[in-house]
Amino acid sequence: MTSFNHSNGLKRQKKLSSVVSSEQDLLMDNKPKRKRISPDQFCLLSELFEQTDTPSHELRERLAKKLEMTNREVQVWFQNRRAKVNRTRLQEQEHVKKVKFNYWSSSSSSSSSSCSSSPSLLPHDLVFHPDVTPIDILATAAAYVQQWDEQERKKQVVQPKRKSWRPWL
Amino acid sequence: MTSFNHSNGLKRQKKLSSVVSSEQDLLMDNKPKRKRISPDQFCLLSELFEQTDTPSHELRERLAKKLEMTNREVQVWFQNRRAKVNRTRLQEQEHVKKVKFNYWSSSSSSSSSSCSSSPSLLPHDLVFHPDVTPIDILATAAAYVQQWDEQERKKQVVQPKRKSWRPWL
DNA sequence: TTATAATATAATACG
DNA sequence: CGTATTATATTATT
Repeated sequence: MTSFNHSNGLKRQKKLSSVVSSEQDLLMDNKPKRKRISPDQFCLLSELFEQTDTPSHELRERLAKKLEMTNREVQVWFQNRRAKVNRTRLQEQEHVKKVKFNYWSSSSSSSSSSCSSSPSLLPHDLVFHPDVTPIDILATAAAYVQQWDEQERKKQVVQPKRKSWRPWL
Repeated sequence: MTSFNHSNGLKRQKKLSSVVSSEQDLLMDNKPKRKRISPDQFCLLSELFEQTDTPSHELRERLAKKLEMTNREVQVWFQNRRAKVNRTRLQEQEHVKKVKFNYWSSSSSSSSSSCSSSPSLLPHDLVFHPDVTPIDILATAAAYVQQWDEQERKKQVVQPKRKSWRPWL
């Protein structure tokens, strides 16, 4: 049971000091506390996130200026948001897999050595499991569609200088 | 305090290869996820980093073998470490500058055009600011010393064939 | 407790 | 190689 502190000297301790603030602010790492974004900021960030989950530096700058945030803060927000999306997506995938395993099974492994005699893209060797329900099928299909959609969107949105999708000014 | 169980769920998908393993392998993207170095590896890497932040290819090879890591992994580790050091140094420099500007001011701009008539190395034209405190002076001095120390260390350790600082074999 | 802002680090891409 | 950025992991605050 090897326990190991990977974070080297993180110094964000709680320091409820008094209101006195002089040059001490410059010297001691006085808590920046934790900042919570406002609903307005959240809205704009979310809207942008729907367009692209990895905004360019310039776009981040503009957004930061609009929201009165640091560029870094915007960046962190997007990072955390992406992480969240990935997390939930993985969860859904696992769920899908579980459903799939529960209700479908392959009747025969396709022989990979033979040069595909039938180039069918659909898995014909799947057999229907008696316990599957319509809602399960729909859930599986929906998950796949979402997955595909995200991949496609990520591919095509590579910051291709698209004309401003939103009239910032 | 902040401990970390290193044997966490690394998504090591063990190949409990049952009889059925066909399409699911194609669908679940088994990414190697991310590898975290062990404390032992961290220790050795850090020790070496103190000697030289840019180990030669050969040295990297040996270290990699010792640590059971890829040469590439060791290389990346050193790159990231160097980046971190540089980042920290820049931050400290900025901080030092800030403090300096806040508490010291030059009484007269030294005429850079004149060939130094007095070769004094100390800035005599600095005036003491009334708000400066001993701790501020110490902080500034410490930052400068550290800065200088790092630069010196980096200069003198240029892979000068020093006798093996560690008996690798 | 959960949600999330912030930090740390392994890895990747570009010049 | 250095720099910037991303994904992942973890910490800490609310």
